[in-house]
Amino acid sequence: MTQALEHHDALARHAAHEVAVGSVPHAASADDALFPLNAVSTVLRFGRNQTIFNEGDDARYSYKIVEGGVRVCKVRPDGRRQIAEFLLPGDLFGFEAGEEHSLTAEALCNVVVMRCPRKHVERLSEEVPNVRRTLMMLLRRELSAAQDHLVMLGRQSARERLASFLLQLAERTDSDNGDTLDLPMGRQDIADFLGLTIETVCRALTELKRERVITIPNRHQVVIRNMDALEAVAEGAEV
Amino acid sequence: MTQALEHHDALARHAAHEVAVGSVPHAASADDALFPLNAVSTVLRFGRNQTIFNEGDDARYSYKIVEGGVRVCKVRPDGRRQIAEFLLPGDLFGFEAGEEHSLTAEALCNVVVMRCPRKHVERLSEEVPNVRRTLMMLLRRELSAAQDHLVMLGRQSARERLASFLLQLAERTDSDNGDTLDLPMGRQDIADFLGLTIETVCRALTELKRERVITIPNRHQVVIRNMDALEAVAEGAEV
DNA sequence: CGCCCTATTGAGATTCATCAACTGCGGTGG
DNA sequence: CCACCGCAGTTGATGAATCTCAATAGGGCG
Repeated sequence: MTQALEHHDALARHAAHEVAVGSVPHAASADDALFPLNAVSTVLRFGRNQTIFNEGDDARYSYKIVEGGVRVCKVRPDGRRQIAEFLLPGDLFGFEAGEEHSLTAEALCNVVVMRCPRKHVERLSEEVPNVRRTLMMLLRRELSAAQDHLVMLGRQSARERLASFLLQLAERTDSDNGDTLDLPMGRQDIADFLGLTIETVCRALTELKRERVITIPNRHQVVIRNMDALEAVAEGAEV
Repeated sequence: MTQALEHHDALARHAAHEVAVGSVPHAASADDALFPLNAVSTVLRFGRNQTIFNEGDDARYSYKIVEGGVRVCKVRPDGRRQIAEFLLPGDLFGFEAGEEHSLTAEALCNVVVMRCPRKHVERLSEEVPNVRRTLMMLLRRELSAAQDHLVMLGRQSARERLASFLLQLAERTDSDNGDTLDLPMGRQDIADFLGLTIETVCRALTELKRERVITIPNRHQVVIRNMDALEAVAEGAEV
């Protein structure tokens, strides 16, 4: 099965389960405090490239990813796109909004999310100090991630950005797979995250492969063969 | 009065005054709710390039700028620097931190700040719903600004970045001066904010000057002569 | 079985960085 | 008061990194 299909099948298979037990795999620590929201949440599915919400939309809901992946991005009038973040199972999004969403959210592949009305979030936040703290923490993490992203875009080379990206992904991923990373996103998505062109992403990947730092079993997986080398590349080691 | 001399001297001269009256010129709307903090704040002065706090420091205080300017940035082990934000009079910073500051804050020029212990911020935040909302809003704004910055670094050319930067400054500045912008930061700071080199910043400035979009009376001021053209450049108009 | 979409590879153009020289202002000392 | 000094900024020449345009390859689905 193909990626799209595989991804989705995995989804389909696990989704019911996850939802049933009401827990999430790479549980964010945020989950515990926000658990009561599950009771007022709806499970929704989106297909590849489907829009979950647009920049400027009323922020009526917040979301948690159960299975699959989502990109949140800005698109300029002329079509140039910058992805701010990739969201994976367990991640929350749409909690940080004010009146309107400041970003567009789209499905990277088939996705299962839990959607919860923001008024519930807000009420819970008013009533339960611990929820407040959790939401604050969530926001702080987003901000901190954005700051790291700024350094990447402003001051790292293409090679370094790609290495950093893979390492980031590795940190967020279950260690179950050894050092195999699943990439729910396409090359163009990676390019739009890293502020590069798709060709440059390909070339950087090929280069790392040639140097035996990674292998690429298929277009939706990357295996890290030499973690130290990859870290060295991310930190700017010459050649 | 003039500017560079102006900048520092103006600072020195005005600082006492501002502090004395205990009010801030371009008051952020956030100020009202947080006003009680002024009572527990200390006035501090920092000289050009002095560090206010470092990334990783315990976040014991939050700050408000009274006069001058501050940069908050990340510095990589090899010295590459990315400025996340410039802070101007009225701006708050150090409110967004968790246990530690995630960024380094340094004075752009002589600066006067009010410093307030975070435990007071936190207590007030627990007790007064309006303060909570204000702090949330502050965080959301920072996040949104960071997201816009990401688009700039990832998807705009040098020219476009510089134009966007000037427009950003123009929006934040009192309209008192007409279209004259004060730049408390040096060229290298601008470069580190835009993810460029100092030379590229200079060249882009010179180019805009040659095209009569701006004038540069001195190194700490820029006058916008043709706002429409500047906006067009920022949006990516061809040459 | 073949088409379509995505990814990869190649060649050339462009932008930006680097290295280097020079300028000008503001401060300092004679 | 003038001359010099030093830093910050500007300009120029060159090269490297990345983008653009174009052709090719591969895999999954109809």
